[in-house]
Parts: sequence; C-alpha cells; structure tokens
Amino acid sequence: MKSAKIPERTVTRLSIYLRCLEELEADGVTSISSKELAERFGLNSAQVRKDLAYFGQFGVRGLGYYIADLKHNLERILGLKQEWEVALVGMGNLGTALFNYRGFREKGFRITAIFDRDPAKVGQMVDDVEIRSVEDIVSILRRRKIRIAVLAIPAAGAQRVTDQLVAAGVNAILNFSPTQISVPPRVKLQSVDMAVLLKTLSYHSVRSDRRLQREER
Amino acid sequence: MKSAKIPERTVTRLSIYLRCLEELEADGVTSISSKELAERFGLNSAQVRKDLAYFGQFGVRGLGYYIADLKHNLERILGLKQEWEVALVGMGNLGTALFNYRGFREKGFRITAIFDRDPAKVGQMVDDVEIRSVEDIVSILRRRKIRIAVLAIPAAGAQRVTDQLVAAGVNAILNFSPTQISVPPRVKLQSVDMAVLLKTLSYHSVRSDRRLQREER
DNA sequence: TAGATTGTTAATCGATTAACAATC
DNA sequence: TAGATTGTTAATCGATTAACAATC
Repeated sequence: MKSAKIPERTVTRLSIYLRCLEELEADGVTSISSKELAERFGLNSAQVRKDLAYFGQFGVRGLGYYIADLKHNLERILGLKQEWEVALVGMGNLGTALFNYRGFREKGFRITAIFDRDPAKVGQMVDDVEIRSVEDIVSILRRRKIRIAVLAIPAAGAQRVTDQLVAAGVNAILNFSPTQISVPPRVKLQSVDMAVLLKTLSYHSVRSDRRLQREER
Repeated sequence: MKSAKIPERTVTRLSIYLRCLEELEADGVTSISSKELAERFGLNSAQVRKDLAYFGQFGVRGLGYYIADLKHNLERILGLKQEWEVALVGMGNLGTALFNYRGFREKGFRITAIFDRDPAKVGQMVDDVEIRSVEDIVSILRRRKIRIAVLAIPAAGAQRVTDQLVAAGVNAILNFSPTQISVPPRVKLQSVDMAVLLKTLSYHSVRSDRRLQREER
C-alpha cells in the first residue's frame, strides 16, 4: 500500500466503481477483471487498477477482483460503513428535494438537522426533524458534532452561513448556492451550480446547431 | 483567434468568469486585469488569459479587459444571448425544485416541456406548462425542436428515456438520475449524482476524523 | 515615452495509458 | 504448468503555469 496523496478524481471514481459492483452483485456475479470493469465506463483498465492500488492490494492475479470483497473495501474506504449525520441549510424547493432524496439515506447519510432563515418555517417539523433558525447553526452542530453540511440557499447569505458552518467544525460542504464561496483548507467544499452546468451544455448546443447549419448549406 | 479544440474545463470556467463580471458591473467597475480576475477564484492569471484567448482577443494590453465588452462576448460564446427551451423529464421533488429555480430563467433557459411517467400527473398544469406522458417525448421534442433536456427521474428508466431524448434530436442532457447512462458522441451529457458527491465528501470527513484522532493521542 | 498587461510560446506539472514482471 | 490478470514502473498526453515579446 502506497501513501501518496490521492487525486480527487480517483475518489470520485471509487464511488462509481462501487455503484457498478452493487449491480454486479445483484446479478450474482462473484468476480470481475479490471478490463471488464473499465469497459462499463469507457475507462482504461490500468486506471481502474491504479485507482484501487492507492488503497491496497484487493485483486487476485490471473482472476481479477472478488466483488463482495472489493465492495466491502470500497465502502470502508469511503466511510459508508458508518452512518453520517448531515445538516441541511435552506428548506426551499431544492432543500426539500434533497431531504426526500432516497439515495442519501440508502448510503448512510441522514439529514438530522435542518436550518432556515424564514421565521415562518422555523419550528416546523419535517418528518422527525425540527427546522431551526440559521442563528443556531454553530451551537447545534458543535454540540451534535455534525461534520457534513448541504447548502441549498440563495447566493446572498451563502458566505455568511458557510463561515458559521466552518466555525461549527464542519469539514465537508456540498454547496448548491449559485455563488463563489471560500473555506479554509481543512474544509472540503464541493460546489454544484445548476446554472453553470446548463450554460456549459448550451455552449455545446450552440456549437451543434452551427454545425447543423453548415451541413445544411 | 485559434481554432484548437477547447478543453471542457475552459468552458466551465467561462461561466464562472461571467458570473464575476456581472457582480463587477453591478459595482460600477469598468475594467479588470487577468490578475485581479484570477485572484477572485484562486486561479492563475495566465489561465484566465489563455481561456479567453481560445475565443478571440478581448483584452487591451496595458489595461486589461473592458467588463461590458468581455461580458457581452462571453454571453455570445456561451449562447446566452438567445432563449433556450428546455425539456424537463421527471416532476418529482427534484424536478419541481429545478422548475422553480430562478437561476435558469435568468440565464435564458425556459422549461417549456415537462414529462412524467405517473398517469396521475399527466395532464396537470405547472404554471403554463402541461405535464405530458414520457411516451410523447419523441413526437413533442421533435416538433418543437427542443435541444436541451434535464433528467430528474429514478435510475430505473433513465437509459430508456435517454434513448428517446436522443432519438428526438436533443443534443445536451443534464442528468440527475443516479445511474450510468450512455449517449452517442454527438450528444453532450453532464451527470450530477448527489450520492456520489456526498460519498466523496464523506471520504474526506473520514480522513479528517482519523487525523483528529491521531492528533489527540 | 514609461509602465502595465495582454496574447502566446515554452516549461512544468499531474493524470492517464502502455507495458511488463510478478504471481494467482 | 499455461493462461490470465494484477500491481507498478515508465511513457505519453493534456492541462496549468512561467516567461516574455508585443503593444496599449
């Protein structure tokens, strides 16, 4: 086992491999080679082997990887063997969608704290979770040692809330606010900006349409 | 102007630059250097200049970039000068959140077609858009020449619906279904898997916690 | 003109892929 | 054992950064 620093993309691919292993296991397959696994994603087999080798030797030469064993190891590496409490800030449409998203709970992520700025929402119960004021973020998260937060609020208050999350000891934030926010290096920030994603897609649409127009001439 | 093929990341950064230019313009700033712009994102100034230079010469030596001019150019490049009709497949929580997300409309993306599998939803109106059956995807999108689709359905039917979108002539898909889907090369697919994002974050949380434990010893 | 900053080339860095000895 | 596939090193590729002539 090496101990080099691990590329971000490797970690992302691990959970993609894992999703595939789950499907394979459901199909009753017991082992798979890096070549077969790679083909399912259009990746290179050496990349699969290298990604896995960062964390240990999980394969069997001449055979490949035992699915149950590899799956167990990936879950352990990704921390999916434990339950994670997650704080959700912003209970609008997106926040509600995320709260109800089954994929989270299935993977051991439980949203057990909800915050909103709107006094009309504070105090309401969502399933068995009470919506609390954003003012209480630091005290509540500190006491309950919650380490992961999802940010689903408008751009305006995003940096201020982020600073509170950081002060509360959170070390991973999934940000859906459409704005640039900054965190200290010890905190892992992952931003998803819907508008940026769509804009990137529209760039490709423009190009496709122009190509079509050229071809029609 | 060069005509090399443009890295995906460059296109993504363009819309990030654009967001910043909008803020600057609102603040009454009229020009900015690549150095100042880069510092706002923790990027390198050469990268900013290089990203922009893929599309033309927008700067003024000795001065920097005129904000109004650069903003105009980026909007043109990203296709934001035109309105885009967008089809939304799946009107559950996430679909509803996306439909109501203001950021889309502000950037010229209008969801003008909604599809759902649930017969109870088909026929309902959402604002002025009627929910249609997923069976009608091909005929409706073809007729209305809709080029961009957002997929917000469970994993199960995702590939089948994608095939229909492709058959209907869509050339860009933003996919929120938690599964691997494949498209022909002419179609641009951008996938956002919430669970994968959270798993990546939890990996970092595990590491942070272990580091804390070591330090406590 | 002098100072500043672009656009672009060359150097560096990091990630992907090929190749192959080790070994099941 | 013979065939297959891993784990890992070396080669390649692509993206980022440094450097600097061009020029406002």
